[in-house]
Amino acid sequence: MTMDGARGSAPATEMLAGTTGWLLHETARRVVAETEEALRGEGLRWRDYGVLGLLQAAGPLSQQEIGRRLGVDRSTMVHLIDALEERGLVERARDPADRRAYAVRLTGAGHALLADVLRPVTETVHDRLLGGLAAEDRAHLDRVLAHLADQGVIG
Amino acid sequence: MTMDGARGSAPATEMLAGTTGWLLHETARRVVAETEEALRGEGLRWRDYGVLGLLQAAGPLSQQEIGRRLGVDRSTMVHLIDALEERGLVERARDPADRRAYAVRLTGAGHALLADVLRPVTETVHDRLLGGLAAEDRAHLDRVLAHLADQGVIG
DNA sequence: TATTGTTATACTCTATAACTATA
DNA sequence: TATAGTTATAGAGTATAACAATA
Repeated sequence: MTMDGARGSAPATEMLAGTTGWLLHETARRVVAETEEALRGEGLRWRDYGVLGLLQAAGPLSQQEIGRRLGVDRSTMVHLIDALEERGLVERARDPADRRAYAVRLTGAGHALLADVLRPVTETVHDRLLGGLAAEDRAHLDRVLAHLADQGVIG
Repeated sequence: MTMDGARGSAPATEMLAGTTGWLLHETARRVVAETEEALRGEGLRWRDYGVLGLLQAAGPLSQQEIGRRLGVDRSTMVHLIDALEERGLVERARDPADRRAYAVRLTGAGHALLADVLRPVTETVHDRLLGGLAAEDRAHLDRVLAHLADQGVIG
């Protein structure tokens, strides 16, 4: 499984730039950049997409819990949710079980935006960047990443 | 209109949070965070590691070329290279072919830091986060990511 | 006493634009 | 005229710390 065609003398697997983490990060950076470019007209950033996608996947969550899963401080979450609420994409309801916390949830408009805009845009970008993979390679990539998520690598 | 049954019952692969880009980004974010945590004592960030690893992989490059490959503006590169040069990890030499540009290259100390610190730390973090994968799955992941890099998905 | 959300503030990061020296 | 590097500056993004309401 030696990689050849390397620049310079060392094989690519020997180089830091060939490590899994490096490749993961650079690939993800490209996906994020192109997704944000495609969403620029909507005035949405990757982080907004993250909040909406998380709420769709997990159901209503407190601001702090959203921040914990996305790696964002609770003080930063305030502005993020403010903006999404002003646009009518999410709403704050007090959590009856703990009245200090909100249960932030998607509105109908939030669900519609995900289905009608974010998902198509995401698919287009994915196809452009990952279209060069064989179908079974792409499926395997998804399976491996999902497995890592199930294992808690994504928290 | 939108008939979303996403709440609660949809399989994970149907949800935005299950898309390839999302999983790539969250996985990479975790790897970056843990690598930076492990390198905190060295006073190095992921970006520094990126510059050093790139120079190791590609040989001497101009500041602008480093920035282009890492997605960083040339004005930002100045401070980044300044800091690495002050630490003796890289050095600026004028490119004889174009005396406007530098040929930034690793010093001996830079090579040593990569070999003695950055690579072991990277391997430890990778093993902790990706150790739950079957060996063939991890190899396949590397192969798929490297293929994307070869295709120019990573610029 | 601890925790959620909030606010004010300060800090970090980054890009933009103007300048220099080379091309 | 165009480009690599530099500099100053402004803007975005973020976290830290203190405060209010609730646990």
